[in-house]
Amino acid sequence: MSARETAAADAAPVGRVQRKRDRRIQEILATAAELFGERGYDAVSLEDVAERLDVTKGSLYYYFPSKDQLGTSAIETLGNRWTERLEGLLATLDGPVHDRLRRLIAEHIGIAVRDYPAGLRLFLVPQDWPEQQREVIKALRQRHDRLFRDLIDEGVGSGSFTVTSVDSALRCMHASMSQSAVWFSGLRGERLDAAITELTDTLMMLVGAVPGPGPRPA
Amino acid sequence: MSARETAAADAAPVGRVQRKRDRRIQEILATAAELFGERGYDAVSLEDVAERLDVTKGSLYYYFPSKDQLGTSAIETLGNRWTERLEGLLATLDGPVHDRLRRLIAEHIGIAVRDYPAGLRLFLVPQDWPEQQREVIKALRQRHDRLFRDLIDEGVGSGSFTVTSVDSALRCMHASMSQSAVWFSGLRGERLDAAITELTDTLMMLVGAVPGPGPRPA
Amino acid sequence: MSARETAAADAAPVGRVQRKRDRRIQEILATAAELFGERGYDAVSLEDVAERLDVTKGSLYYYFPSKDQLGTSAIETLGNRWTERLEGLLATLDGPVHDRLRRLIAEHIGIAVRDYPAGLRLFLVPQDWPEQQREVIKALRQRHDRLFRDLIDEGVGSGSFTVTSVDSALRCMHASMSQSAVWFSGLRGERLDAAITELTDTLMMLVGAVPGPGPRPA
Amino acid sequence: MSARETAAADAAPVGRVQRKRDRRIQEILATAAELFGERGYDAVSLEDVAERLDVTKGSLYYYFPSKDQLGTSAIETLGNRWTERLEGLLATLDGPVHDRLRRLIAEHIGIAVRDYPAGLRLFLVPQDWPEQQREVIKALRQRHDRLFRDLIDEGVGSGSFTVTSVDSALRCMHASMSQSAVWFSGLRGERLDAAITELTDTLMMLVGAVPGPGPRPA
DNA sequence: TATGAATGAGCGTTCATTCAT
DNA sequence: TATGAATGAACGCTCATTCAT
Repeated sequence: MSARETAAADAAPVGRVQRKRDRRIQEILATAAELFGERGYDAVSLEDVAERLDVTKGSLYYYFPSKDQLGTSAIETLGNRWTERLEGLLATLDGPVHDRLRRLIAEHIGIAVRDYPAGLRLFLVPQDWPEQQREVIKALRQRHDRLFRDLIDEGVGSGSFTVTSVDSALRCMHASMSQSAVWFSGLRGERLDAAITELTDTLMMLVGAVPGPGPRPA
Repeated sequence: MSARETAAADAAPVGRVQRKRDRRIQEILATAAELFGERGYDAVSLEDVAERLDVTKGSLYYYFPSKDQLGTSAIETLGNRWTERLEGLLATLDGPVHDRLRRLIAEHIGIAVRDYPAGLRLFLVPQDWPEQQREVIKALRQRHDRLFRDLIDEGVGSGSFTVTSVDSALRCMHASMSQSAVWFSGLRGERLDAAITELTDTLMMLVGAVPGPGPRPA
Repeated sequence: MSARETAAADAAPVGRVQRKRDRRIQEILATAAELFGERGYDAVSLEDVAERLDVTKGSLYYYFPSKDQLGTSAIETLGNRWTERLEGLLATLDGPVHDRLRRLIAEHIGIAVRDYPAGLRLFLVPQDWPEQQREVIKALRQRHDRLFRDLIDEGVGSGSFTVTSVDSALRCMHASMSQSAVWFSGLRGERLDAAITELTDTLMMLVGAVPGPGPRPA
Repeated sequence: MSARETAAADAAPVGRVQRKRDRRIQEILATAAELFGERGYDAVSLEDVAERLDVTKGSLYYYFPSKDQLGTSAIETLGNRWTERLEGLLATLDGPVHDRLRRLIAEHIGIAVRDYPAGLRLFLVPQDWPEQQREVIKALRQRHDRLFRDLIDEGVGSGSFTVTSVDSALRCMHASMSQSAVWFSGLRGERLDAAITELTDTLMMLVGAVPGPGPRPA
């Protein structure tokens, strides 16, 4: 290895090998999250995960020390990607807080239904998960929660929103959004878009944005 | 079995025997529902159920042909009792539809948190259940759903409620109520009452009952 | 169950069922001890034990909660029986301490070679065993050790024996006796008897009982 | 491979390469012997060996065709070194056979405890090893055995020693010496020296060297 | 009716071994 | 030479299910 390569390695120690390994890990994680989402943690065996990846069970242990760890990592990865997308969206938005919240909700549901139909139940029933995972999930949820909470706080502060309690509203919002993929799992195209809009409008009511007879903000 | 015994069986005794059997079944069902609710279907073994009943595993098979059947029956029983309580309540109510819906929601949450803290997850993740059970659960939900739907329809019809869509509002309501036992599992007494009231008020917003500055109906 | 039977049960709570279970447990224990002795704890799988018993692996778990527990129990049972036999022998002996020690050693070797060819290595390499078992084995050894130690102490006190140190002598004695089954595993009948006598005589030298030119005590 | 390379290989380079390979093999052997000694053959994985050598598992297969072979070679190397040290010692000794045997025993124990605390169990339980290995170990033991046997034969011939049987005495001696590292594993410094002396004296009794009241030879 | 016993399939995990690079 | 990856058989263990009594 030349001095230059060494320097490069020190700066970014991910060599070709490491990158390949990382890619493989992401593959496994994606597959695992998919399956856990479909059937729940307990109901998925490592055999199942391995089979969908077309490798043998034992191979998974080359990348993860246990099923629990695989589960934790899967949910963590998925949760982070999800939150990052929402954060990215928010960064591009301005305008009335009402509009921004609508976009955030709609985007969240869209991701849930379109991109991570699996992911929902990962968040939904934390009792299913071993202790250690619960912590990870909790942290994930908090980060995720903050995006919505900040907007609602802002809206309430500016008088745009009316709520019984911010916590209550947030909880109901999340409970509903978490179920959305189940509700809409059969829909595609315009039907799905309409369903998402409808659900979004309904959820906006939780912050007092009653759909008036006049034109609603798009 | 002699003719006499048969006759006896046909007359009273069978009734007695049958009643005893039914009672036993109900005991088992209650215990099973309890355990499934506490830990989830997969995490409960028949050994667990048998132990809490102080019988042996094998005995359960005298009453139920499989774990799945036991699970289905447990959820069915629990769901029916639950719905019956709500139906009973509704029968005693009159007054504005707004008030009646509030009472129904509050009662539902109360049952969920206080009486069947278990029951929630039985409803929540139907994918966990084998095909056959899913049907039972679906029917159960529909009957349950109707109570709420009828009230909302009435309110919308009379102009008391405003909704984006009845279906949407119902779904969000149920999603939230289903989670309530998880949210409030740590609360007792007045704290719990307050939490239930708050959640109820929040859910009423889904039908356009924005909490005004004036006194809200109790 | 009649009152009488109940009373009997209270006094000696081992019913027919319990006795049968105990007998089965003893069978399993004997087989397990045999196998562990033959190949060592690690090298024996539960499948092996089950196969020799002509049952399936899972059945063993009806009687023992883990392989470790099975191992511990096996060694404990075997060790106790062994020690009891030696204690029984000692109780019938009198005469010079020299003669009693000879008999004890010879009997110990005889049991090792003839009755528990397996048992030796159970005592020999305690590192093979999980922590918990080590304690059990240690206690077992101490009880066993005492039989020999008391005799040697007596002999040293009365001037019959000469030792560098009682501990040293005991250790060497046990190390040698533990190996005897390996050494003599191929021998039968008179050849075996002769071998045992020879080894016994050699071990007696550890307490200063040098074989003289004259007749040795039988 | 070109003729030139072949030639080169035949001449010096191969020597260098071969020597390097041999050195590597010795490293591996030493590490393996260490680990096998610490935890026992079964409890050590090739992963463990590789890790301590800071190479990958697969690399070991470049030097050894199987774990069994590695085990056999490890024990062989260790046994040879051990015997050579004893042979070396014997070559420097003269004087009474009694003194020479004492030195040999003490040295053997010293090596066992101080230098190869590992080695003991390698010799102790030959049943653990596959057939092929047993042969190697047997040969090793015989060479090793001879050192002691020759001395005892000499002593018996000259009347210095009295034994029931040379074989018996040898066996007991080895059984005890094999266990010494277990017995003394916690000791250091003077305490250890004293323990070795004591054990040596005790073992000398197996050849009739009863510790007298007078000064014993150091 | 109920029990104690047994079964057999499956699970998470380990590990010696193989192999393309 | 050495590595990273993968394999497959085995292991300890769990559990729904069966069955003789």
